[in-house]
Amino acid sequence: MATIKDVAKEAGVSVATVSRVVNKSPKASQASIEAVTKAMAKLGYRPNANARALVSQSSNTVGVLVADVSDPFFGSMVKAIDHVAREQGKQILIGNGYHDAEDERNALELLINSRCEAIIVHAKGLSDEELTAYVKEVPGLVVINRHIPQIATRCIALDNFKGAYLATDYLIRQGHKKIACIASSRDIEDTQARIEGYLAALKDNGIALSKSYIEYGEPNSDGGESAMTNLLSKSLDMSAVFAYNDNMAAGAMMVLEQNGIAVPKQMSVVGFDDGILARFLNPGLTTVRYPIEMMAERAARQALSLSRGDVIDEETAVFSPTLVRRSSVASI
Amino acid sequence: MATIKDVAKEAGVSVATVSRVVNKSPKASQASIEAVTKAMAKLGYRPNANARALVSQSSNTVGVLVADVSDPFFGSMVKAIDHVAREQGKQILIGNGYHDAEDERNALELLINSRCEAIIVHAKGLSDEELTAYVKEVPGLVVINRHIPQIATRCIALDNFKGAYLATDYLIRQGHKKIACIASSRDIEDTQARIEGYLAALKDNGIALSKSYIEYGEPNSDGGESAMTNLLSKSLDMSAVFAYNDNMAAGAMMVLEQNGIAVPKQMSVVGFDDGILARFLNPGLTTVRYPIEMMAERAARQALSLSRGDVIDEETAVFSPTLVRRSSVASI
DNA sequence: CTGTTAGCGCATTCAG
DNA sequence: CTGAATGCGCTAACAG
Repeated sequence: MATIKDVAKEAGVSVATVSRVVNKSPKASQASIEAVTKAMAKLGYRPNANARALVSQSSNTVGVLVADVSDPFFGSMVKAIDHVAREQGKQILIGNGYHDAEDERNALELLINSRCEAIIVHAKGLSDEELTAYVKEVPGLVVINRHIPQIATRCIALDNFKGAYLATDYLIRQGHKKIACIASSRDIEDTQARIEGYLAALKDNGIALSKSYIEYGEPNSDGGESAMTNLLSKSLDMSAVFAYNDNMAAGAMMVLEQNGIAVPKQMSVVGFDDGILARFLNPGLTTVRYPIEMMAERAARQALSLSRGDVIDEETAVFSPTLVRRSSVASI
Repeated sequence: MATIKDVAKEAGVSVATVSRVVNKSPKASQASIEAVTKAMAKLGYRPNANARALVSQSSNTVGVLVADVSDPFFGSMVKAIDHVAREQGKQILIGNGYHDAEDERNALELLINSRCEAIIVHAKGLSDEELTAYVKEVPGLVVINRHIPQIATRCIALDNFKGAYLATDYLIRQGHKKIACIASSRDIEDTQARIEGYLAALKDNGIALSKSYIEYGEPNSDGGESAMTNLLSKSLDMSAVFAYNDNMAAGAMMVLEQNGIAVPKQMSVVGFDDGILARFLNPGLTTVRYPIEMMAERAARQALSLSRGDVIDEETAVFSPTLVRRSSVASI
């Protein structure tokens, strides 16, 4: 592969001149520009991004750590980040952490070693302490979808409690009293916050329900299926279910349908995320909107600013979920 | 940020020794290993991946060009590639091309400039010629989801014709004769191949249908909605629809439902891709499976082999789609 | 406007 | 087993 030297020789100029035209420096004569351009084309020259990053101390990339790129939720997140990255002429480097501490650590260190200017981290496996250490080490690192009080200004999070409260309260206002909860079996703060929101809404409305109204499962459709099945098996008196996310809600709805229980007529269902599924489920899923694109964009801009050493205006970085009404809830 | 020199000084050894322990070279004494390890920890040393890539002439990354990461189809593709990349200790670099020639070119050149060892390209905007030029220039470059005869051994593609034929033929065997086709308005080979497959199945079964049975739309749910609406408006006599992909099928199903036309009782629907949606649509969508994970894995392995200069066994790289039966088709 | 030169951080000969 | 020295490809003074 041709280097800058080869181009210089071919064009009969110095490497400095080649560098100038490559970087569109104003101080380069028309003649040089032409000669160099021609030589570059002839040799198929490709400026080596690594050499460039090394000398200019800037890789022009932004790193993203997600749990799993194949999950549409993270797809949206990455896309939003890519949007602002492109805007600033930067490339994206992606790592998958699969919600596992070891994987997250490996992926994150690779991003750090690559000297990404900015890094947006979604991590649920790493401890607060470890994450805090990374945040302190890397100036352009921002944590998304997680709130760590000690480094609040470096976190972009969603108010999960509020989202769950919103959903449950809405159900109550539609006349429901016996509201089950399909929770995630994964032990992360989101799980806990959403259960608390659900419980708080119940309590604030003077509704007391036994613990059996909460059933756990993996946060995917299979988990939703099994949780719903368990709920049904317990012969609980219930008219509505609040699910941890849309996938679980979808699984629950499948079980409901298989058991001849009509949604929403006989059972109302509310999800969480407002992902791609929500629109297409039949009936359309009433759900809590997780403004991930907005959050990701904010995170990316903030991370980039931070990496430049800009001061960040300390406006709140806790986003609020909203309720999206579709057709999976009936009033009674 | 600490460099290898700093570590060497701190540990009281030479940079060569530090390099040896970082790279786990066997020729390093236990004493050195300990001293260096301690120094690295103390200074928070992070080997600079760019410097490493520069000197070792290998970036340890594999590049992926997709149309849009937020599309679950590409999410699956990227995940499969990431899987084999991790297996070989490599990182993934992602570029979005949005099916636009200019964007694809920019993204691809960034990947090339970053000296990715292997590059897997999904491009629908670039011409065969331009793509061929890239393939010839970069040894580890493989084209996915596209078949270019001149560089067949560097392409991993799906037999779109066969998929469409399969779907249409299946519909016919269920007794359908008036089968509409919801095609993509995007002018890429896939569109054409699928229409041809649909037409061929019709013809082979002695069914002649007017051109109005084919309606076009953007390859997403909105496009499916408008295409289905148009089909309905034409008052065509039809009992089944074959859609370009699952998203369009989903849009069509929504329109059908809104118009009180029951699926599959009054109208059968078949999709294409077998994406995440297919399972959750109600009724479950009968569709053509696009084995993208398998193809992506194959592409990644091949690209990596190619980059190493290994010889590739020339087994066919055209994958076959299969039919996945769910509940959106009725026999009449 | 242009060329010379000195590193950027690291891996790797080649002597010792 | 270890260290000194070289260069990967490029940018940025600096001096002409």
